[in-house]
Amino acid sequence: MPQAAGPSRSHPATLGDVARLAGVSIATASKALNGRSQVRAETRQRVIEAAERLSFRPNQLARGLLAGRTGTVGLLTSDLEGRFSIPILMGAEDAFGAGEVAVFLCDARGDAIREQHHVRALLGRRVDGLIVVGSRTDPRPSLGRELPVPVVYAYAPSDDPDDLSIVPDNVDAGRIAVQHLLACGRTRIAHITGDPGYLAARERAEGTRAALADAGLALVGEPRFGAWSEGWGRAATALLLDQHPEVDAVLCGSDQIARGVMDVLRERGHRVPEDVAVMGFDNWQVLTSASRPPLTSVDMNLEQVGRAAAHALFTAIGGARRSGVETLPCRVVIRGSTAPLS
Amino acid sequence: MPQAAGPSRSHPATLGDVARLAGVSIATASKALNGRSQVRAETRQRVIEAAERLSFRPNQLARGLLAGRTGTVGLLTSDLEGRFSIPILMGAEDAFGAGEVAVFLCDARGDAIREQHHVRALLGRRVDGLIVVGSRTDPRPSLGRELPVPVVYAYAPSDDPDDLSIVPDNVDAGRIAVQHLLACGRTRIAHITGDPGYLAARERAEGTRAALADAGLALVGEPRFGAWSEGWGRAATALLLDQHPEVDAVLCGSDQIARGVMDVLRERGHRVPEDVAVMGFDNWQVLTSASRPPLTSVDMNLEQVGRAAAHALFTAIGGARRSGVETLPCRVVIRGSTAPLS
DNA sequence: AAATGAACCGAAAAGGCTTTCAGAAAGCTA
DNA sequence: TAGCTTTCTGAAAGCCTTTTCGGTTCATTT
Repeated sequence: MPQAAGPSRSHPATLGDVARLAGVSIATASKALNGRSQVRAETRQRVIEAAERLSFRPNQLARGLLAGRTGTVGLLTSDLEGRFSIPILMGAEDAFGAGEVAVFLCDARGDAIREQHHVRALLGRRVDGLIVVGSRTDPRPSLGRELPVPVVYAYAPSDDPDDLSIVPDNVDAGRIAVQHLLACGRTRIAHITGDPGYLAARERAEGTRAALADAGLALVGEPRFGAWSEGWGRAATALLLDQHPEVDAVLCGSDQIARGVMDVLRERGHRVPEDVAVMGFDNWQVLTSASRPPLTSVDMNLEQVGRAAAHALFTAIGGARRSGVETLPCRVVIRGSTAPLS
Repeated sequence: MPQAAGPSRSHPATLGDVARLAGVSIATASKALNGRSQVRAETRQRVIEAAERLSFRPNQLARGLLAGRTGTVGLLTSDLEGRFSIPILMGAEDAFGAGEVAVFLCDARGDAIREQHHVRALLGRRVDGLIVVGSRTDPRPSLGRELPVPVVYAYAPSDDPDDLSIVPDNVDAGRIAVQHLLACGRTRIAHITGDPGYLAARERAEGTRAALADAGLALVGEPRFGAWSEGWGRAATALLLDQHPEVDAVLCGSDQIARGVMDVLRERGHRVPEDVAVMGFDNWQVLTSASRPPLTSVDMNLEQVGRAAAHALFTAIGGARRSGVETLPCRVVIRGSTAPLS
């Protein structure tokens, strides 16, 4: 017995196959499957059943060729390993995924040549738009204005103000962190943060200072810039305690730094949060929940950044182009490492 | 002055535009650009220059429609946040990226319905193949045999032995970990590991036991299953030290657990690695390098798993289908937390 | 019974590319 | 000069779908 024309035969079913099986023309089959109104209900049913039998799915290539839009977007990241790209990527996938859009993922590994190569490949595939995700918040070179499709930059803004960039508001992040510590009754606040070459470090410090100034206060000592590591957190804390034993809160530039800070505080006999409150940035689950006590941290709302970028791209594809850098607010996630002074 | 027909005009250039500008037919233009031999060198040059001027890139949709293959693959992950998907994804992107293949990324969020939806969408886009990436090593439901394109499962194997799965060898991982500890002269080795519901935990424990048996030894106590967390590492270590103070090495089921183990060891006055050696699994950079001392860990070679999966998919697209579960070896990355007994 | 209108259906073109095949041009031999 | 090969070039078909528009069928009206 010859095998019935099933889903697994060499070539997937085409609309022509469906039409033949249903005994109608290709045009009618198309209309039936697409809900056009010029088909008798009974005929439509026959076509639908035929399509079902052949597990027919319309070839999106052909459809895209005709329609001029493909329902695909390119997602260009520079740093997949980094923990910043992923939530953004998820947010974007989320925002698109509900509809009929598919995402091409490309990782340029921080290499401009490779990035250029990927852009060309994506344009060849006729993506409807591009999202460019950076791994740090410092501005990055624009892809240029000559691209035939809209581009949205996420996390790392473009250096061309004519492009649209969606980034978390790091200044505000520093501000709300301090406001939380102030609300806990802390007034002698130190700031230990990361590499001053990172805009994120400088902006968070700026927000910190501004919020303190608003309250008529100042930092305990200067902001201590260093590296984004636990080791730096430990070293800086040792110095801090020697110079300013009166400190009652440490705002850390990242969760990793905070982790190191807390370790040294505990070892030196300071209780967290009773004697010293500690906060971090990024709300990196694996660090915040494993530390003792769990770490209060500022969440940068990266998934929301991704969703916003995807949404902006959508509207840009629809024709409504925006430009400039748009910032999104962050939020404080309160855990055990901060509490009101008793 | 009217704007020259540049790259940024409304519709991207087509082969027809190039041909017209070069003063040849569409067919000749195609042959010239694709290196076919039936074109005079001078003509070819003219065409290439015209294509350059218009920044023409061949429409991959049209090309794919004609060729029957699109040069795209779908990457279906169940858990983007997880740190296992990403290296695999990078390895796959790497293996493909060199050539002309683009990757569609889909995250099913562990939802079978959503997964099915994504598979259908990908097939509609006529991907040439699929890679399915799991977030744990336990077998997962097969997508079925009726798919019109080859499928390779990575990290989490399919439950259908007729599918091809590429996974790290967790039994061997346990084995080489113990061999390293034995080489360091340790003989009183304990094993603190994660959730026994995870195959990875059971397999690593199995390899551990086997390697010890080969050396005529046994674990100190039973393997201690619990959770994949620092908290469990701390709790289990406290118990362990009470019951078996003679222990000279702790093999931990994950780097997180190891981190907790080391904290308690230090607090209880045991030196690492002089008194007790500590090892983890996964080689998760942020944990291994931040701990004191830096943590020796077993790297699961996930990027290699990704590359192997991509490579297998490639050959399967070429027609050479394999099946069964193929395991890849892991490797020990030695850092400060293990050293020979002095 | 003839005419009108509505409801359906199908032929054909379009979209951009590759490939085949036949024809044109040029170079060579006898 | 006629006949042959060699080298290029271009017309056209095909990939799969959607959409337009003209044609067919059938029920209804006069």
